[in-house]
Amino acid sequence: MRSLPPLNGLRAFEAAARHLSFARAAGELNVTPAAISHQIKALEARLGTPLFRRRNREVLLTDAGQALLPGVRDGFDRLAAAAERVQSREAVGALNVSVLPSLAARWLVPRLARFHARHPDIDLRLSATQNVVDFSREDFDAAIRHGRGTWPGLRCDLLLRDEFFPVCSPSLREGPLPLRTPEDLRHHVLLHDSAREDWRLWLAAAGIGGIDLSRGPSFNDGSLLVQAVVAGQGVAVGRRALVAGELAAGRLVRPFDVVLPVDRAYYLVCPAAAAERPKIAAFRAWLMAEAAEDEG
Amino acid sequence: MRSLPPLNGLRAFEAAARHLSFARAAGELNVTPAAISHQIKALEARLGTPLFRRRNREVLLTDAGQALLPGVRDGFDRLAAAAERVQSREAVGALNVSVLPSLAARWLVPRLARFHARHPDIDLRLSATQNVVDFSREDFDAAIRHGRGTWPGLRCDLLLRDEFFPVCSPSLREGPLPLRTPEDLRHHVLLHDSAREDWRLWLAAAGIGGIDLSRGPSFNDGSLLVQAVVAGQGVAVGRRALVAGELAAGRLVRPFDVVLPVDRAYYLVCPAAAAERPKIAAFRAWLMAEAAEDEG
DNA sequence: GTCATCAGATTAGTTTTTCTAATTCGATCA
DNA sequence: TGATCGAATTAGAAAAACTAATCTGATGAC
Repeated sequence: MRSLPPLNGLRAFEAAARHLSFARAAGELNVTPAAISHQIKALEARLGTPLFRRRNREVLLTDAGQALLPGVRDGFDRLAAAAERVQSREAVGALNVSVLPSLAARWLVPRLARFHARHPDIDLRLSATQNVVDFSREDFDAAIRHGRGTWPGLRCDLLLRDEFFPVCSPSLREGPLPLRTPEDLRHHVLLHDSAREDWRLWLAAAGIGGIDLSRGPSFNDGSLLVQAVVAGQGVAVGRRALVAGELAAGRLVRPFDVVLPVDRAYYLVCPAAAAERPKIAAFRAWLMAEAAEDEG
Repeated sequence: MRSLPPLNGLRAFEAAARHLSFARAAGELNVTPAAISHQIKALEARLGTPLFRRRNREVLLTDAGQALLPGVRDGFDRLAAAAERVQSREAVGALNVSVLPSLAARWLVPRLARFHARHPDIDLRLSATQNVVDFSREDFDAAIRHGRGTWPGLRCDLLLRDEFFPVCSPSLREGPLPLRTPEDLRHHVLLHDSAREDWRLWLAAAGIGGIDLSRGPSFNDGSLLVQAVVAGQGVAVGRRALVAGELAAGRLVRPFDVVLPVDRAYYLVCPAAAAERPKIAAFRAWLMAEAAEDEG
């Protein structure tokens, strides 16, 4: 266990030694010359030897001051460099991001190659989990969350607006029991999310009644649900972000136009204090661009 | 102008990182764990990134903390080493001492070879001047002063008690006008110090009157006075310390036994805070030993 | 020589920072 | 299940740092 001298005294000493003037040192540190005088006096008392010769219109370093200065400078340089390194940690190395598994599988992972092409030095590490990360307890740099963008202490950037609409495979729509109107849903298997609320909400928005909502399997993961729909196992209410890719590829179609808007959305979040770290800023910029392209 | 992170926060961080425990870090720094928690939180806010992962019964360093630690350690090591170097500056190098010219010439300089033999690494630099040095304004480590040993803020060690008695050359005493009793002084030249008080005081102590004190030259430097006496130019009231060497060598003799005691003495003084610096302590120890030998 | 000026010291009082005490929280362990 | 442990949090207390005002002593202009 090392015994350190008074650190703020050393800072005052270093500035005064550099300027050979208490007044200029005070200017640099945004305090009054009296404060510098106090600090240096205390440091001298602690070290047991004068560090400055006080002449009338100038101060000079004593031998002891001369001896102290290089080491102090050196020490401060290293502290500043270490802090600097951490503060704007170079835009390289690991970037830990927590993502909802459904969005990861359906939206983010397919785009990762593009991110890597753009930022080959950033080693993006995705953790796909339903848990809401606590940045103060877990070592994550950022997360993609679904919600209203009202998380205190976090910087939240809207990525993808959300909306729901029914989707099914083309073969289902054009098959022996075609889907032309919502009433046709009676003849089809309804696939649900784990809350089994999606169909009820959409049917209410569409103004349709008399459909039995108790039928059909449910999936605890949005990605699995989409997979089931693509496989032609039924009709589901899809989240735009999760089905956009399959719609574009023609593996899914929208049998009806009615859309259920929701006030929740996907947000990129990170601790407010860390928002401008280069790696995080780079990831955010890329993500926002991808999302804009996706929605536009 | 470098921008330093909060230094006390870094100190708390370093201790906590070393112990991987806020509580133990608090113990080391003699504060409560809450103080450590505060400091580190502030540092994290400043650096814009968490440094610790708070688990339930332990804290772990984040990547950022891992990255910060070595540099901080390194910086502190250098600061501590620099302070350490100055604090107990090695017993080598320059030692600046201010001495009264008379004592320097008659007492100290003849002994310097012995000091150098004992402490070859200490480069003793004597400044012989009548000025009373102000340690806060001049770069002196120590001084030998004549007085009562009551200088505030200074460590004072009694070196040589002082007393006055007449001295003359052997040839003068044994010459055509011998010096047997104080009355014989009438036939001799009296040599004075610059205050011209020495003879008056001694004659009063000896209970002698009727001697003309206006006669004879005066010297502003005790050493010159002794030189004049050795040269047989008259009789002087000598300071014990300044004539002891000449007496021992037989170049001076004491015609009378009466001694005028004085309450002043020679003291070694230095700033109280610097009293135990190795170089100064070494010089003091040697000086005290020489003085004891001289008096004993 | 006298006076204004300058840089720092000093003192006392204020502000800011830092710390503590008390309580809470969440997880582990008996 | 309850006890315990380590850290977080809060409000308030203690300590450190700072400021404002004044003083000092040398310098340089006039």
